[in-house]
Amino acid sequence: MSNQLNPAQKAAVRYLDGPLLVLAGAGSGKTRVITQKIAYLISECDVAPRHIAAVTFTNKASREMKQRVSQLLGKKNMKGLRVSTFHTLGLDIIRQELNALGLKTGFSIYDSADSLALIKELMRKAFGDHGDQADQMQWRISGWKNAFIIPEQATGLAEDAQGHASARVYEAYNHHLRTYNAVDFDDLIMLPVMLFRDHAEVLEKWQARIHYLLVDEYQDTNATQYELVKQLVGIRSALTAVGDDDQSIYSWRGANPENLALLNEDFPQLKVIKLEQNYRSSGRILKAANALIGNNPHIFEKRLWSDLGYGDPIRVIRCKDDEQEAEQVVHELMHHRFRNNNKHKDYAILYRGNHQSRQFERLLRQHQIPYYLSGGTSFFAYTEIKDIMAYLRLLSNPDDNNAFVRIVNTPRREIGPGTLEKLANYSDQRENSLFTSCFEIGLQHHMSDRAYQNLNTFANWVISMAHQAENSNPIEAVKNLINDIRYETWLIDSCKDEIIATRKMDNVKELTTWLERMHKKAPEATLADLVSKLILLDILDRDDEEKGDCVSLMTLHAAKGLEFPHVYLVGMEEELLPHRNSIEQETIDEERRLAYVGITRAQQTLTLSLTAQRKRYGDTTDCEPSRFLQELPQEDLQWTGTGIEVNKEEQHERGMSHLATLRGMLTPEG
DNA sequence: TGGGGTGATATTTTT
DNA sequence: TATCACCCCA
Repeated sequence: MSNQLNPAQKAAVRYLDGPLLVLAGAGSGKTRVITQKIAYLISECDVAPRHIAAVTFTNKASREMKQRVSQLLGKKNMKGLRVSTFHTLGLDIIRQELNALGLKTGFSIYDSADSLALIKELMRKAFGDHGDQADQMQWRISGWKNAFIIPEQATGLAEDAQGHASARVYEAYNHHLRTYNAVDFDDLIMLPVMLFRDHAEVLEKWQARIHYLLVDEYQDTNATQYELVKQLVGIRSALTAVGDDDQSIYSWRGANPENLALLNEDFPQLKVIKLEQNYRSSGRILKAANALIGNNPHIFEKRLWSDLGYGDPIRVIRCKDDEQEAEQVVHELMHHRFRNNNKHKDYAILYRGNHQSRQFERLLRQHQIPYYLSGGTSFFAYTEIKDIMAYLRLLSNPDDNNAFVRIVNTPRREIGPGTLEKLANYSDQRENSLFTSCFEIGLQHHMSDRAYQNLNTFANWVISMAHQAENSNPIEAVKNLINDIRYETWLIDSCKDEIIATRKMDNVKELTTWLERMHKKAPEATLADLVSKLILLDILDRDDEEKGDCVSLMTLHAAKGLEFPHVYLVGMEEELLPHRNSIEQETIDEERRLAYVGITRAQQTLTLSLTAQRKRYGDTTDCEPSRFLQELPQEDLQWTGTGIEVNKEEQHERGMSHLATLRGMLTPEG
C-alpha cells in the first residue's frame, strides 16, 4: 500500500467546512484517513492536540490509532490529543463532573458480571425467585440504557405487567448502583448525556474543550452514543464520522446503523465522501462481496473496486458432515500452506457461532498446527483476579457492596452467611451500604458480639488500608494488602493442585505488574483511577502482537476489522448463516452483512465450506446450502467436495429432497 | 466447601 | 449431545 492518499481519501482529510460522513468500504483505508486527518489538523491547521478527540469502540482500535498518529507526528507533538473509546471518554467526563452527577470520588465501575449479580439479587428480593431470568433482565436494562430510556420512560412504555415489573427492576437497579457509588458500562455513556442535557454550562465547557471530533465505526453507535456525539459537536459541527453501513453487525446490541442516515437529517449541510478503492482483496473477492451485498437495501450506494488483480477462483467445499468439513478444510489449509510456503498466521477460519470451532480445534491439534482461538475467558473472569480487584475497589469505594460481599470472608474472617444476612437486612432497612452499616451502633443488637466484632475489625482494616493507598505509593499499598491477607497461602490451601495455585498467583502478580506499569505512566493517578482504567481495558488485548505464528479461529463478529491472506468461511448453510433466529425474525440483511464482513476479510484466496448434515442438539439434521451462496457470482465459484459419493446412496433413500438442488449446484451450468 | 447429581438450554458480545 | 449453572449432601 502506498503512502500517498488517493483523491477521495485526500478530500476526506482536507474537508473542514462542516460535518463530514466518510463512507469507508471494507479495506479502503479508513484508519489512515482518520489518522492523517488528525495529523493534518495539528500540523497544517494549527489545531491544538488537546482540542481534538477521536473516538473508537475498542481499545485495540484506539491503540492502533494512537500508534499511527505518533508515527506521523512524533509523540511530543500529540500531547493532549484525546484518542479513546467511547467508554473511556465517558469515564473522563464523569470523573470531572462527579458532584453534578451525585457520585463520590473513587466510584466503582461494575462490569457485566457485577451488574448481573446485582440484578439477580434484586429480582430475588422483589419477586421471590426469578433469579434465573436475570440475564434477560440485564439485557433489557442495557437495551434501555443504550436507547437513552430512563426508568420512568420504561415504565411509561410498559405494555403489560411484566413490562412494568421489568421497569421497576431497572429503577431499583439504578438506585442501588448509586447507593453503592457505582456505575455500569452503559452508564459511562448515559450519565454524561443526561448531565449535558440538564446542565448547559457543563456542556459548554466540554464543547470548548473539544473543537474537532472524529468518530470511527460510526454505524456501530447506539442512540445514546449518537446523542453524546451530537451534544459535543454542538453548533460548531466540526465532526468527521467514518463508517460503513454494510459492516453493521451489532444492531442486536443496540447499534443503530440508521444513525448514518440520521446524520443526514440532523446536519443538513452534511458532506458525504465515499471511499471505494479497496487495498485489500483481489478483484474476484470484491466482485463476490459486491454481488452479495447488492441484495441489501442501501441508503448510500457504493461499489468497491481494487487494482490488485483478479485472483484465484473462490472455492466451495461441499462436505458430508461437520466432522468431514473440519477434516477437509484443515487438510486443504495444510497443503496450501505447504505448497506456497506460507505462514500459519496467513490463514483464518471464520464461522458464525462459537460452537463451530470445536471440530476445527480438534483437527488442528491432531495435526499439531498452532492456532489462536479468539474469545476465551477474559482475564477479569478469573476468580483470583476478581478477588483482588474487589479488594482494590473496596479501598477506593467502601460502599461497593459487590466488592464487599465478595471478599469479606475471603480469606476467612469468620464472617459467615448468617452474619452477612443480618448485616444485609440491617443495611437494607437503613438504605446504607454494607460497609457503612458495619459502624452503626444499632447493628450490635442484631447479631452476636463475636460477629459484630469480626465485622468491625474487617471494616477498620479496610479503612487503614485505604488510608495507606491514599497516602503512600498505591502500588506498594497493593502489594502490602496482598501480603496482609496472605492471599498466596489462601490460594495454596484452597487449591488441591499446587500447579493451579501457582498459576493463580502468577495471574495476581501479572495484575500488579500492570498496575505498576500504569502507575509509572501516570504517577499522579490514584488507586481508584488505576482500577477504573484497568476495568475498561481488557488485559487480554495484549497478546495481539505476541500471538505468534498461528492459524486464527474466530467468529465473524470477532473478525471485523482484521484481514488475512487466506480465509476459510465455514458453515455456509441455511439456519447457520443466515442463522435460524434471523430467518424467523426476518433480519436476513444483517446476516448478509455478516457474510460480507467474512468475505471481505480475505486478501488473496477465499474458501467457503458447507455440509449436508450437521450434529445439532444431539441428533443429526440435514442442511441446505446458504441462500448467500446463490447470491454470489456462480462463474467465480469452483465447487469441490468428497462428500458427493456418500450422498448418492442416501439420495435414493431420501427421495431426492434438497440434495437434488445441491447436486444441481455442483455441476457448472447446472 | 466442594463435588457430584440434576435439569435447563443451546447466536453474535467492542465496553 | 455437551455444557453449565445450581442445589444438595457429606
